Amino acid sequence: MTSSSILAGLNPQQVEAVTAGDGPVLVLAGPGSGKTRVLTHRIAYLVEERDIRAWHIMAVTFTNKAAREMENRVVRLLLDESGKLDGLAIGTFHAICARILRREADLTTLTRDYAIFDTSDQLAVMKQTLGDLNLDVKKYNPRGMLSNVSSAKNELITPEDYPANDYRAEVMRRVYIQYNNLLRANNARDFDDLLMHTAQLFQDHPDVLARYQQRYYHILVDEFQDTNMAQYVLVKLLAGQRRNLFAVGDPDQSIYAFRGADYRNVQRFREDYSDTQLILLEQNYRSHQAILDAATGVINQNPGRIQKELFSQRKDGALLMVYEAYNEDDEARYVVDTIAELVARNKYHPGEFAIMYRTNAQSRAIEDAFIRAGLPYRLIGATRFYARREVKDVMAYMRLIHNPDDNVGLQRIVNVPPRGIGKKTLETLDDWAHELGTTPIQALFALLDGFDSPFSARARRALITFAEMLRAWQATKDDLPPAEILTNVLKQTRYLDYLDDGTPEGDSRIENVLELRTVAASYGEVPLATFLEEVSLVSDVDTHDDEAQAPNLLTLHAAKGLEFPVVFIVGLEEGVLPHIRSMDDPNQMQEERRLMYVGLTRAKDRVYLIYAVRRALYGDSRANIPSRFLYDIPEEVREGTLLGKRGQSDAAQQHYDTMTRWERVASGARQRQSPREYQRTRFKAGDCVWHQAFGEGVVVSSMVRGPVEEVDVLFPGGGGQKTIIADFLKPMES
DNA sequence: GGCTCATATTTTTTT
DNA sequence: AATATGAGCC
Repeated sequence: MTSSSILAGLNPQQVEAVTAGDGPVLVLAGPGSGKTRVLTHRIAYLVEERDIRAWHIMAVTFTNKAAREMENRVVRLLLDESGKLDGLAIGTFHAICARILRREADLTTLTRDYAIFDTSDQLAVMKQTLGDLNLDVKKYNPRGMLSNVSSAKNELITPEDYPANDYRAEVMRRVYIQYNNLLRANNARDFDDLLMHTAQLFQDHPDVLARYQQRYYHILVDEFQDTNMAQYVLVKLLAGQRRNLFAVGDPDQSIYAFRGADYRNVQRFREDYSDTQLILLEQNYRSHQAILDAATGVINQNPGRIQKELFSQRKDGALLMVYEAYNEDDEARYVVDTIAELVARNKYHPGEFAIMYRTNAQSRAIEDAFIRAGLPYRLIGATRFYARREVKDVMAYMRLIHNPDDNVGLQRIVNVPPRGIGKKTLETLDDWAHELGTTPIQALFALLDGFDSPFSARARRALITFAEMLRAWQATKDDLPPAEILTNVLKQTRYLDYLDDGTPEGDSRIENVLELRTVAASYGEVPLATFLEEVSLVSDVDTHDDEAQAPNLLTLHAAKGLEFPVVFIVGLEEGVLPHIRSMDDPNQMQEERRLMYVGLTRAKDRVYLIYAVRRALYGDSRANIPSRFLYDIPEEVREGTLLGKRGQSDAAQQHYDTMTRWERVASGARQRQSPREYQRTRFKAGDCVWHQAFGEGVVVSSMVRGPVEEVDVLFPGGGGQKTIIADFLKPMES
């Protein structure tokens, strides 16, 4: 292998970046310029040409998925010599920090078995904090307090340093302190702690830092514009005297300020490392010129930025289509019909479409339209799998087995399924644990050991039953793989029976728990700690495979780093995009604009921009005006129905009619020639159906055969199993 | 202690 | 619209 094969297919600027010498390097680049590619090739180059062992390289990505993909690509670049990648540290900041904290647990205040608390756990802790401090939850919104604590941690501000200038700030400080105390009592960290504690560990223990500095010769960071202060400090500490820092980013794509990200880190980098090699990549290899002109029109309205000239060789593309929908249902129908038509005409595969929106709530109308059309779709994000109640419950059991200090987890499941341990009993348990000077969980075990306790006989029996189960599971935690522990929990708590309430929601909850068990089984025989840690740090985007051949529904945030041939951006209305909560803050408005910019630049070939004249929000429907971003797109590159600025929509009904024609065209085309994988059966196994002659039946299986759907149905009343054409069956409520 | 019904509150985005 | 919380009753 020579450098020529690693550098093959790269343009001169990209080669310059990949082969840059030691020292700080900052690659600033527009969308679609191959930023991530440069990072990938750089890793391969370091290993292959500079003889750096992968062991000495750390690469930080924004998501776990990006990490996995990058690793695969590096392996491919190095051909069959993948053994060369042993020890490469690649992952998100959070994952890397979690690992470091576990390894160096002796030097921190928590054990290596610490739990990672997610947003809902944090909320529970914060509510308890406010309760402990006798603060009125009405006056001090827990979420707001949480976000203050989070920003402090992202800025590496300790409670001691927290400015207490006025009364509110003083209260805030006390909240911050107590919240941290509670986390520690639970042997837990929140997401922000992972970064902050690692930074503190390095600052307090120069010898430990030196060890990591000696190990990592090269630090590479992707999506650098979305790093926060804590992450920046970490990077600087790790780079140390060697200063082999390679950061790649685009300030115009900074969309995570709400999470503490600060694109000014780009500026900081250049100031802190005055000898930075600055490399710009301006050529776009993704979109055609009309899309880039549109994106430029939008982003140029942001003040104080370095203007980039986005250019592409592709001059052939279609104009951006603007569509005025009547309401969100019309919007959704337009999207689905357009997709159906493009697929039917063999222009694109279903998987090549993306529908992007500002808020997750907007996905519902789109989903409905897909379901009504009988077409599959792929939803990315939304109610995250690991945030679902049933999944959290089961995970709480697992956490409890692993970390006996996890009081938040205990509170969650001690009475789920109901086992007679109510509010009163829990209060008594808390008080009693306090008296014994221990945690509620240890107190439970004390009960097993026959300690005198203040419980009624009934409560005592319930608690003991629970404690016995817990202790038995804990005894197996080092011997059984996670999946088996999980199975035992399900069996002994009869958790699935508890979920099975006969409703479809109950069924889907059961499915989710079984899915969780499948996930656990896929980890094989790893320690429980590994399983819990990885599961805490994956996002939904990570768990989606790319094989599903269906249009993708996702938020604009989730779209970062992805690309699609055809992109729909829906809900382009004032108050939706830009979001109403950003309207009175210029900084937030700029971020909304960047969000729009990110959305537009995901598209390779075609962009559809849709706004609705009316939209249902919180139940009632209200009139909206088109987004200001639409008017920032130059007229030469867009077509369709955009009203004059501030114009009133009397044309809505007319477009509604236009849509109906569209619908006819599209659905006709769909029946004749839509590709096979894009057909979905109307009925699936388990559905209850009704037939005129045979009466009530249950679907055994169903498949599309030529122009019709053939359904195998079992009729308990009349004559066993029969094969029926779908048109002759009516769905029934089960 | 647990369940049901009424009321309040929510939604911006996510590691 | 959909969920979370709280009061009141069994």
